[in-house]
Amino acid sequence: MTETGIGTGRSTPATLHDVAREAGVSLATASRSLNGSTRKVNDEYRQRVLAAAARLDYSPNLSAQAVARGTTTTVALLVADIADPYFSSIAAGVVAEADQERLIVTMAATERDPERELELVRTLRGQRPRVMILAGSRPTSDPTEGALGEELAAYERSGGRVVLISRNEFDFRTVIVENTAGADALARELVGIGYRRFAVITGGEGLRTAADRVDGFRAGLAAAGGTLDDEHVVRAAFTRDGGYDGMRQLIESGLDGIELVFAANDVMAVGALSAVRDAGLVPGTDVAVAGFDDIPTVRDVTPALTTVRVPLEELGRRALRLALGDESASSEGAVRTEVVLRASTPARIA
Amino acid sequence: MTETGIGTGRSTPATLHDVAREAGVSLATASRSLNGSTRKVNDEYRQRVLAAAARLDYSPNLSAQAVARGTTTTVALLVADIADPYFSSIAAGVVAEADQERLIVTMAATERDPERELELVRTLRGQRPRVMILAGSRPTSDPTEGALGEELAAYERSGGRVVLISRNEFDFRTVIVENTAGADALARELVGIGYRRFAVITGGEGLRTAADRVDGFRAGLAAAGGTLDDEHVVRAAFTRDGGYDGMRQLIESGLDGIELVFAANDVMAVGALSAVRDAGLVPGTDVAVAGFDDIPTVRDVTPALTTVRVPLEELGRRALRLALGDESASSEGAVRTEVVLRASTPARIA
DNA sequence: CTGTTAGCGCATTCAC
DNA sequence: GTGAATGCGCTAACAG
Repeated sequence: MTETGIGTGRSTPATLHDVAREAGVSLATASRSLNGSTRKVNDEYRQRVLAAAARLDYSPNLSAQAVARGTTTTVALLVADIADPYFSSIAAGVVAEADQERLIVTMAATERDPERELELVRTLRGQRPRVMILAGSRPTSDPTEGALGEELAAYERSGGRVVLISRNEFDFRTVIVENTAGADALARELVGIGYRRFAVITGGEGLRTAADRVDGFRAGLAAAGGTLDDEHVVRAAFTRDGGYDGMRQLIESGLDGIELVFAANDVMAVGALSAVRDAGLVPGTDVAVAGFDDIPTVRDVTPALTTVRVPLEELGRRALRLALGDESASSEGAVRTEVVLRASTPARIA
Repeated sequence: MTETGIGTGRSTPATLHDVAREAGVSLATASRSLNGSTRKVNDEYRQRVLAAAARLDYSPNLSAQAVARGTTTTVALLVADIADPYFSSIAAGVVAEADQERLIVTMAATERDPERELELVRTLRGQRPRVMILAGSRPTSDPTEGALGEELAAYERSGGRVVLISRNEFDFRTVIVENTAGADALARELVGIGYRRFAVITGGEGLRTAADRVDGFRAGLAAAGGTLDDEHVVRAAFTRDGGYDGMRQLIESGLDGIELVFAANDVMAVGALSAVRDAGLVPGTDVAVAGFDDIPTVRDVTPALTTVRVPLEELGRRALRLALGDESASSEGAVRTEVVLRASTPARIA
């Protein structure tokens, strides 16, 4: 078929120079035909160049373009854990939006390690990405926090745009999620359908997102008339297994009249559900469970999980739009959340 | 704090040139101190350069390095859907391994569209990635298949390495998963615990992975003595909703004595489980369900899902190692799978 | 060891 | 419109 005459052995990719020669035009003309702002080059030449490029299977070297132009088409995305549905949904949103803008996204995982996060930001900066999106909060008072802030600030000073998703440690553009208000609303609704005595499973010390959700939940309870004793707030890893462990702790200490356990996110809640079951109890009946996020799988667990819906993929899309200066994205305010009552919290006959 | 003296306004990132000047050495020396193969530069100078770099908050421009070196540190990863746990687990593996090798991974989603996949491969080639990993099979006889093959071949000719994960359309390095053998083993075990009449929910026409699994399942059944009528093989989208729909179809046509439904992957199986429940039946009791992959969530659904375990994250890691020429990765052969019997397929008293 | 110089692939000024 | 020349940030010979 279309052989380039280069033979079948190893070779180097065709360069713009090759294309120009093949088309019998200058480098500049080739460049303009292939990329330069439209309508500047004779259509005759243009066609010749296009044909030559196709014949040579030319693919523009993005790195070279970046160097010459002084700007890239890259978006860097930092998440805690790619396999976590919360983050993978966000990532899917970022990638989808980036694709529309013909941007390429590079992805890295911090594995919830603040030092690692800082390290990654430094590395990723080398790419000179147009945008840097960070999702997943870190402990509020981590020693490296200042350094991260400096690093991000420096990045912005050099023309980059950083966007945070649901974290409020710094003063950068942020896709704000109604964590507090959402949890508050959830608490009220739960009290409304008859629950009174609550427990909470939350993330590690100082995790902002978790803290906000717990605070909101507490506020809602206070307003509506539910009770949450301090000894019924257990800390655990912000993961499925953390949720499992947290629930097991609660159960081992006798449950103590607790009617409903609120886990600060869905993956934890799902783990909690399994812990209930493994303890020989019936989730929803013996103890109700609620989560936060509405990740895809919560529809398929049994009982289906009551949660606060967060449009995860939209978070990712919004983050990128915000970075790109889309006015509508910034004027939309916080991302709305919505309480979704399901079978894991059946109405209680008070 | 450490101000660079550049002021607070917008500025351009410090260049190696700046660092050299600041340190009072030549460009070459600066380059060598910061990157060049170790032990070549006077430690005195080296320190000066390092200090200057820190002071200027220097970050090497990866694009420029790529152009100068003629090689990048990029890995391109192509998956069907980032939010799908199957792919996000694989991605997590690729990213983890890449990180160890100090490689950066760029990610894109084909959304199961062959044309889109081809388009993405073309775009990604512009990055001159060292490696290109494609996961998620496409229909066996898609019109663009030839073009994709050509494109990938051209990429390899120019020095790149392509690795396929669990797809066997082409003749590139591949991380082979025991799809057929795994399903075969599953079928035998299922017959072994008393099941006889089966149904299957599989993916769209010609999806290789799905086809292999179904073939294997059929073979196992044939060998062990189970029955699978052709009208009990239903096709659906290779997604959670596809699984749901497939199961609903089966139920609507009366189930017809079917004791167990095998879904070609776990996300479908999970959807199927929900369909059973929504139809007012009890999964595991009224009809058993089994899947394939062992994605994280199947432990948390009820009943827990019987499946064939595939080390998803390891798939991703292996793919990268294979691309990088790791001998052990290529000599390990196909990735082993393992049948995991759980509550969704309780033993039947024959 | 260190500095000078010539590219790497491409965009873009500047003359023609 | 088109081409020649310059430069982007960096590496890698090449001489000292």
